[in-house]
Amino acid sequence: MPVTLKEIAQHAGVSTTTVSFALRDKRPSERPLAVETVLRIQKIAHQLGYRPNNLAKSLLNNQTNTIGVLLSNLSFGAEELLEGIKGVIAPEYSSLLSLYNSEGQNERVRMDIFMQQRVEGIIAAFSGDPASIPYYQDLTEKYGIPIVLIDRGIPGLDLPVVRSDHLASTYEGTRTLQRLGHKRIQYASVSMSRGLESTCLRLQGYCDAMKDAGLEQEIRITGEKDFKEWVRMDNLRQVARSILDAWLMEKQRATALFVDNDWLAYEIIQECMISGIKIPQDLSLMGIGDYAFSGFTFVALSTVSAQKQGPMGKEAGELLLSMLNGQRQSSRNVILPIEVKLRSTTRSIIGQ
Amino acid sequence: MPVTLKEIAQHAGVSTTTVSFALRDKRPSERPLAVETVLRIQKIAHQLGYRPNNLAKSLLNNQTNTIGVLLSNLSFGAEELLEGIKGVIAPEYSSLLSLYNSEGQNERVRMDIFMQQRVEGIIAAFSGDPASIPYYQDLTEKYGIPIVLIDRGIPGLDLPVVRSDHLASTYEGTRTLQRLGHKRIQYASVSMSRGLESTCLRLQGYCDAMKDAGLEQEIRITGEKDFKEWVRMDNLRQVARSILDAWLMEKQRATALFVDNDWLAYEIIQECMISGIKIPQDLSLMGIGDYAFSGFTFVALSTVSAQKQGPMGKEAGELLLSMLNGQRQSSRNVILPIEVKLRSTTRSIIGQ
DNA sequence: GTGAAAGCGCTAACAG
DNA sequence: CTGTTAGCGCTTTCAC
Repeated sequence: MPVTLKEIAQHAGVSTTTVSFALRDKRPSERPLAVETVLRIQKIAHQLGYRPNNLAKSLLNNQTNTIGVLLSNLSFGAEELLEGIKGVIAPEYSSLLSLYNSEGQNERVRMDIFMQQRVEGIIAAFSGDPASIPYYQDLTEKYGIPIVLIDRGIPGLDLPVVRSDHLASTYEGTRTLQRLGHKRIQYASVSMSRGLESTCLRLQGYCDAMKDAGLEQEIRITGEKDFKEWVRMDNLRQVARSILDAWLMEKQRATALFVDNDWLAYEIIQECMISGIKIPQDLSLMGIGDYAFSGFTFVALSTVSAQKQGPMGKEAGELLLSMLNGQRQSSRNVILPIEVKLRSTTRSIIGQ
Repeated sequence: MPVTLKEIAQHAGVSTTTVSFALRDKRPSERPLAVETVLRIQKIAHQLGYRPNNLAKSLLNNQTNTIGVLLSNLSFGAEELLEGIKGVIAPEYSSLLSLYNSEGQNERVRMDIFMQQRVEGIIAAFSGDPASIPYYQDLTEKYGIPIVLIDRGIPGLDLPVVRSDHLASTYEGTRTLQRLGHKRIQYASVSMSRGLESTCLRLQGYCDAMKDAGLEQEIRITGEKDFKEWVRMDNLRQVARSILDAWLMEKQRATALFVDNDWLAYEIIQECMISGIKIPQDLSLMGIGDYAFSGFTFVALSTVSAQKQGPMGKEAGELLLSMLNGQRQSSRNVILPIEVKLRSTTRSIIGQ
């Protein structure tokens, strides 16, 4: 049974009020306390192993000092993201992480739990499930709880978003490939079914770049399954296989392949090895994300570094904090810059 | 301002008690309610957008239905671990994740927060910092809160541990290499400074296997820095470099290298490419962990699959649950089996 | 300097 | 079938 203020009060022969003030040290209404009393109380509290009960505190002043972080999974630099968030919200707030495992249904359940736990704000990565939209809307409109979105916006809702510059990522990536002399550049993406904003923007960036260069677009979108599906590795492998099979069948093959994310690129590399396709001799490959593995010498994937999760978390945390403090600048979005990283899976074909 | 039972009661013209029971449906002391009333109350509650305040509930019956999960980082299959845990504790309990970023100091802060949040049990990965030990001890002895340890025990404390069979992992790994004809097998490990149980067991397994075969042990332990340090990639790279440099200097080089974990193995592969060392022709390499990348064709790392995080989480969750339900089988440890996976970084040298 | 008392939102006796 | 009341652990007026 945990130690309470009352018990300490009894031991010390004072009232709970005194204990309460003594233990918090700071005195809101400048409550004067005898130093001697304070010391004695603190000593007793320590001996008894007192831990303040946050529940009671929260119930009283109706603030939990907790924010909810809702992610679909832990795959892509979630740790950096959380660190970024924690860095700016601590020590005033602490964060509560919840995952919905890429399933829209869980997304709603999780948010419900957040509400019950009385989080004061939410940083969330929208699943893309249209059915979840009303829930986000309720949260913000009905309950007035501040929400900051990570990586992608929600169609129809004017919520602040912190994301990397998806449009620029594919635009710049494509331009870079063009500068290397590539004219036939194929863009391959997974799962558009839910119309994720990020996916759309990326596609758009590619299209823009090709249009601007007067080149023909070659787009291959695979995996109409939901997110849950494509994130599974064996499935991703299948996607890679089908992309490659289609490429092999073409009479006039693309010289460069630009894929949605680095994981898919890894699978492509893998399948290429199996099929005897040489990268970058036969095919230049570029990914998006610059995940931990891409930098290894034996991978050396050319990619667009797009998801600096640390800074993203920091920005999101700051935005949320400002909203919690009343500055309802609800539609101030933050777009983080991207960077094209040329490594060894792309080559120049100028003059060939 | 959130909707309370009282408000609903006023709207419905009944008492809060009635509302409370009506909204929960189940009636502990078989409280009979007019169906009509119940329906009306539920409707009003829904219209008003009522969310139960878990804080109040928890404060009342002194149970939060929350368990704390304390990890050092999110690197190695944390998602599977959490899923495993959630799978068995839900829906009765929900989990609160906290990270201490490999710093013992944070470990204690995190645990303190857990206490304040009144978690009912804790699943933790001990950092190895000796200074944290008394805190674990307090938690379990003074506060009587059930703790299940992940992956490694705490010296001197009799807490239940769920971990993979570290001893067998290196023993079997080494035996396998021996069966491939290797006589000179070097074992390289990082950071023994804190004397992590897992690290010790692994070393032991290797030593046992070499002794049993009558072979000479070759051990290289690098990175006397704390855990925080070696987990950083550039540092791991340095470790790999130093291991390789030392290997190159030997007059009689080991034919096989067995390293502590797959990430280090990746770095070794990388450094070997840079140095022109051919794997497995010049050197057979085996890791531990079977992380996501190890299975890729272009990596194809031979390794000991040792950390099935999913099952580990499941076991830990079940153990904790049984402890929460009063069965204080405090020292019932769970050891999960390992499996040697031979891929392409090892080769047989029998008859050479 | 210190204490008594009210109340945060909710549940569970105990009465009607 | 429903209401009154007390109280979970804590903070905060207000009074002494």
